[in-house]
Amino acid sequence: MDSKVRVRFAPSPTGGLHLGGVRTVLFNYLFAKHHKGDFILRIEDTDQTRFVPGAEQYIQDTLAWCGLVPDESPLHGGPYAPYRQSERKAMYKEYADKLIVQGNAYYAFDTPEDLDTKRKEIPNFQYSRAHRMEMKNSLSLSKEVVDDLLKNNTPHVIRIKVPENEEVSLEDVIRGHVSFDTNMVDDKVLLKADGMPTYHLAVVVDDYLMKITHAFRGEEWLPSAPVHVLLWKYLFGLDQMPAWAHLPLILKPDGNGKLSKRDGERLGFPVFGMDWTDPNTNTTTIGFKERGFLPEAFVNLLAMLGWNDGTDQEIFSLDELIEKFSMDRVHKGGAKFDYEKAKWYNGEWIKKMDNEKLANLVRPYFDAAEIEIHENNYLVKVVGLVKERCQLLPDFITQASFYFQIPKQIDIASIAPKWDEKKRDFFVELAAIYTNAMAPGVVSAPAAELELEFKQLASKHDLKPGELMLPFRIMLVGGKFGPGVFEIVETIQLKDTIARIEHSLQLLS
RNA sequence: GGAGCGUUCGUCUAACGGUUAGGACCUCAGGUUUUCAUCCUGGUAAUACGGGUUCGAUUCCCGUACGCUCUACCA
Repeated sequence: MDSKVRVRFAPSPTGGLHLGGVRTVLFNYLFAKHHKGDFILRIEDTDQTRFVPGAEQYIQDTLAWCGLVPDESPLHGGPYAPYRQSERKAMYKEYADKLIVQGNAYYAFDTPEDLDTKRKEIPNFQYSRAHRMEMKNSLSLSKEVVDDLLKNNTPHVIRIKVPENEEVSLEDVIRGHVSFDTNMVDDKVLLKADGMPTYHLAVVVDDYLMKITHAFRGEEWLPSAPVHVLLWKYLFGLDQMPAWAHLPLILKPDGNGKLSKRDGERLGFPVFGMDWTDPNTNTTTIGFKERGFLPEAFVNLLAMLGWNDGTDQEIFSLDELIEKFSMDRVHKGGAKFDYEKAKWYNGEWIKKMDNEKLANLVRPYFDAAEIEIHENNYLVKVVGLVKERCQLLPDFITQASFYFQIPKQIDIASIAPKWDEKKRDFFVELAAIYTNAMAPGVVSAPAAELELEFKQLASKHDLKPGELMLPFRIMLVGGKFGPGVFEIVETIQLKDTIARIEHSLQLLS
């Protein structure tokens, strides 16, 4: 009775995978893994005009980055292969024919132009019981004419014949009972003139063939759900139909409407999981990965867009999500995407992450900025020192580059106004003390010691430490930021400290 | 236009019909940090509207408003 849970994500390979898509994957994945079931990736590439090379690979890469690896997919294979609908083309015809024989579908010979003019002619035109008899199809034409048309290979489609005066309904896991009046549903095309199925036929046939037990998808599919329910009823029986859940949409942060790639560009945040380069235009759209998000954070923040576990907890690992996820705690309403909160999640995950792991992730950013890292241990240490002030991975460049090189920019303007000979003397002597301190085997000193020494020297010069700290900080890091001054000295060591003091002294003269 | 779905602080959200309507992000004010960030304390801020049902509605029902999605031989 209770067969193994099997869910699928079925994108069409037309471009980058956007936030909403990744979240749909995530909810599918969490549900499947929570129930110890299978997560299947199926590529819906039945529209040959929209096929984009590389998009399928991109989808797999994005899922891999997120850690949401399918159990079955075009890449991994599986017992229900092939997982690309274009490669399953022959299967769909059989079911379309079955519907024809049953009388639940019919041939339609209208050309796209016919339909166009009809739509212009009649306001609110629907290819349905209201107008189907005015069209060119096997319902309105005589059998002889139809046979003839078919024999001559006249281009045609197969449409579902939606019944009259019926109520079609489904129990949505998130929304409860949803029902439709069949008089308002139109006769959707099932099989296109090129022999490919449309989504409507393909989704039903494949979900059946692949033994899908739960079908989750975006809310935008709800209006076409009655067609799918009808198809299930005609082809396989309602008792075979998977449970449905229509996920709420992710909305743009400002105003209303579904979040789009354009919104990200307009507002300056990523929308795709990873960088996507459109092979036609050769333009790249930035992804969360490249913007410096951790996959853990990305998954976490996506999960919280429309779901919560009923407690105040907001930080969840993937394993925790798997353990706690349930589809009936998913919200009905759409969620506006908040980039500020997204960054907060990432900051939390950066703070949580092991320094060594973090260093490995940060390293490429330093390489790209051409900041040389001689020793990995040193990087690990520095990452631990500054990570609480970073929200995105590239923040480590601005927050930590001074640990590796003399700051390129030094905010002399913040020192100069209150600079005088007394202070100069102080720093000259400080540098001298550090120089003397250096000896074979002695390259640095503990922060506490350095601080004490600094304060003693200040009082000797009759200066308050307070008016010396900021100049010192700026000499070392270039600006008003960073960890404690003496911790920095301890880390970058005496030699570099001296060099930076002397460098700034020059700039100030 | 039609159909379907939705509506709690600015945002994400909690509240098996009974809470001073809770938390988080943002923001503001303090404190810690002789910088910045972290961290801590506190503040501002919400049940779209109107009717019911009920001793009692954020919660259930109806209507209105508003919003969204769909309305392709796209998914």
